[in-house]
Amino acid sequence: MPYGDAMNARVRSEERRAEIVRAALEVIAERGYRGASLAAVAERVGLTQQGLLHYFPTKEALLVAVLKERDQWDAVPATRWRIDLLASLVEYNAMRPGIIQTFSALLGESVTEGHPARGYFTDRYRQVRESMAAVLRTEYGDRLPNGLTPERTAPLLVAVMDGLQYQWLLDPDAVDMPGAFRDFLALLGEEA
Amino acid sequence: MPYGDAMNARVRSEERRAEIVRAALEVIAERGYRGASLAAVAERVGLTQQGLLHYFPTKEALLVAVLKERDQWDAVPATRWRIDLLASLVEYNAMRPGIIQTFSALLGESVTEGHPARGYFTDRYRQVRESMAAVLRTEYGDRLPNGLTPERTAPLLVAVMDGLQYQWLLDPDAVDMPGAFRDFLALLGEEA
DNA sequence: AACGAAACCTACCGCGTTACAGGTAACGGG
DNA sequence: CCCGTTACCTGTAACGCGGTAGGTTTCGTT
Repeated sequence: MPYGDAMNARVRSEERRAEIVRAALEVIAERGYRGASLAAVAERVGLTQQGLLHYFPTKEALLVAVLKERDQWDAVPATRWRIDLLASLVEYNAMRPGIIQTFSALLGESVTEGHPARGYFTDRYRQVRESMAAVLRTEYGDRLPNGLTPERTAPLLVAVMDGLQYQWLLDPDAVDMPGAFRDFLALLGEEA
Repeated sequence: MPYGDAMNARVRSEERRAEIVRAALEVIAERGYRGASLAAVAERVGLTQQGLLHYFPTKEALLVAVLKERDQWDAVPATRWRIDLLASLVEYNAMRPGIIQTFSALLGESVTEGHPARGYFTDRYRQVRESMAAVLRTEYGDRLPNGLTPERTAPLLVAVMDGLQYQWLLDPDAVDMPGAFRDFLALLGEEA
């Protein structure tokens, strides 16, 4: 079983799948998961709905692929984050409304009964809180204002990021997301 | 035009409408607005879908009624809020997951294109930010930590409330929503 | 050149959705 | 007692949805 050109087909298939996932991200941003139709995603990559089902046998399978992509996306810098990089991330996000909108819509839907992304988000947030607590500890040690521990502060940090995103998506001109986030970080920088 | 019993019919009708709105709140909490079918709402109040349309001519009209109810709901204490009442509100919310879930799901959906609740939330958040800024000013004056102004702090306050709600809805056991919110308030209480 | 698999497409099914049309029974006011 | 309004219901139109079945073309391998 030679590899040489057998890979070509595989690579092309993988590229097509990635293309589809990208389109799905867009459509979900515009309509949410429930509102996103396979046909709309398919059209965006020049396929019929049934053609799309050749790559992802069900709508849920496509969603799983979307979520997996997301994991991969920020798994890279997850190794060692620092507070200032976090601020940069928010700034970066402010230039990519699409991605934010996708996952804000998804997060909102996920609190709904029987939503296929619910488990994903539950796990993810638990993980993110832990990760943020670690970041806070390496940055500030246990010397956070008001006797707060990193573990108790982490949910706040995450909440601020998410909450600001919603306000910003609804009214970008009224909310300076990166600025507000820096304000919050400054609040944590204060010595008790 | 005598009022006496003419009111009876009107009252009964109004009660029915309120009943329907209540059912709609539930169904939206469970499935979101897009996922909520008129038939499901109707069934919950013992009507057919067409019977429901007698009270609300379109699905969107029903949503508008739901949002109006919400406005009325917290318009009462909006006259004069204080920080400690805010903490109590969060505590109260923690005992009513249903309502929170309804509006968290709705907020998530609303960032989506052409969602009928988008305008509502945009206006509302602008208003809430103003209101919160006023609360912060009466509580702390302009003496917030780190030279923050009430206007710059308000978005953070709102973001924390919303963000905590999502984390809490996804994993109630892992997140102490009222406690975390108090932590945040304590952060603001620190003198610069 | 032949073959087998991958990459699509057409056709179709069954269901759920909002909304419209029109009918009917109850009920309250004159 | 009549009559108009209110409060529903049945029937149905029109459409979009996810998913299945099965065929056909394309293409790399042998």
